[in-house]
Amino acid sequence: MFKRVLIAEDMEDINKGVHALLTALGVNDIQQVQYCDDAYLKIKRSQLDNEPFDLLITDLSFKADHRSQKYASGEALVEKINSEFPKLKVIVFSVEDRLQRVRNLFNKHHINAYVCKSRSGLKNLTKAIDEVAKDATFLSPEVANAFSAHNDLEIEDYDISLLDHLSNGLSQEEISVLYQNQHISPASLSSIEKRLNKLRIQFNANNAIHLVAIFKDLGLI
Amino acid sequence: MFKRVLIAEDMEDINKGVHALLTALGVNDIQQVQYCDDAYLKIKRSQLDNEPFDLLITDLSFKADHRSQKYASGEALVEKINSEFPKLKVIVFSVEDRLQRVRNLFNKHHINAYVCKSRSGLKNLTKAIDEVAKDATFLSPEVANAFSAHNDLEIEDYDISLLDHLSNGLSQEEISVLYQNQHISPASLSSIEKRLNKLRIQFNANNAIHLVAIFKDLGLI
DNA sequence: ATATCCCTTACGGGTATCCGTAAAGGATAT
DNA sequence: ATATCCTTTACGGATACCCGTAAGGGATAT
Repeated sequence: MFKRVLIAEDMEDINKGVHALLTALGVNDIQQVQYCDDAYLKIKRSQLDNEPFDLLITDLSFKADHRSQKYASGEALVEKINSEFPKLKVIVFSVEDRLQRVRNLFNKHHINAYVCKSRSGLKNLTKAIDEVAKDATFLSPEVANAFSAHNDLEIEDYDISLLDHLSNGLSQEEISVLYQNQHISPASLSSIEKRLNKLRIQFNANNAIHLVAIFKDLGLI
Repeated sequence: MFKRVLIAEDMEDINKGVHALLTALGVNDIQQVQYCDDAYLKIKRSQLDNEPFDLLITDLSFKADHRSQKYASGEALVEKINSEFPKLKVIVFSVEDRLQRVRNLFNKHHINAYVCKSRSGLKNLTKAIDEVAKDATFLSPEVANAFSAHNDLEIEDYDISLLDHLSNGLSQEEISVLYQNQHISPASLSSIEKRLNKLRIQFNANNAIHLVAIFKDLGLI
């Protein structure tokens, strides 16, 4: 089982709940922070002191307040941790249940477990800690199908950027010239129209507005 | 101070935090539920037993699970409570910080306080309980300007419905015939165009897609 | 080299949208 | 009744979007 665990979570009461859970699991060195930057500093410090943490449990969303932060979100923190301290195990504990986000966290930032905050959040967190301690990964049941196969039709970063520009008010023509300037291919108006047509079919959207709304609901943009 | 308090909140750990807070404030009869329907039933029951609750603290979002619920959200619960038990004080305790939502809760459902879950959520909840006990209202600092004056340009329900239909993939023409059938005025294509134009100017949107995206971000649809 | 395949681009016609102007209808005031 | 104001509707032109077809350009295989 883990010995030194760090909790990054900006809601004090949840902080307490996770703390109580870890105590019950027999972890005696538990530290807590309410800001991502503090999390990074504590981890850095522990490495220098040769007493590294062996588990980080972090939320994704940290409300901004007066303190300006270098790492504004749990995602940014996780990315940094993964590149600088790849051996540190990471469990993300968040209300977020959008599959694309979860996929990204595993694929890009190599987290070890993802637990949804919900009715049985603490129960799942317990399981996650067990699995991660055994070098396995864990996925909350709410997002279990994030990696199921029936999601063949891949959505590329290009599609995301396209929809993002649309949602920011650019016309398809404007996006075309933008892509030409940025040397992003395909850039022609015709190709952009084709790609949007493919996505409309894929997502059962009637038109571009509908498509943007669907992407927003899915949390893709 | 309050004697009988009901907490409706689907995350168990937050439930505990609020419970601990109320205990510290000297409330000795505290009950908790994790589903909106249970909240309604308990309140109904307490009325019949002539031992009514005098405060409800509820979340807004309850994740759906296997149990099908009559009241799916805290909003629906609050609406019902307000119409059936207008004397019961209500404090909403949620992460939601969209001003329009908060306004609606006060104006339409006459809640007594709104507290944002955040770092200092429990501190603000304490204040809210104090104020509500004194028959005053309370608004979390995060959403304090929900009722500030500089928001003159009113957004009507008509505008919301218009953007909602657009985001669901209807064309302006289709919305026009829909409104004619539903006897909603104005219904003509020209009027719909005019209204959208007004909103585009008001929200600095380049086109309808942009407008829908903005409305989604603002949580208006 | 030729063929084949896939992706990108070009173009044209139909429809939807954006935007201005003007007419029609309702309510109120004089 | 007439005038005035505001809202709703109608219409036309410019632009953007939707959709099909076809042409160009690489990459690979035969």
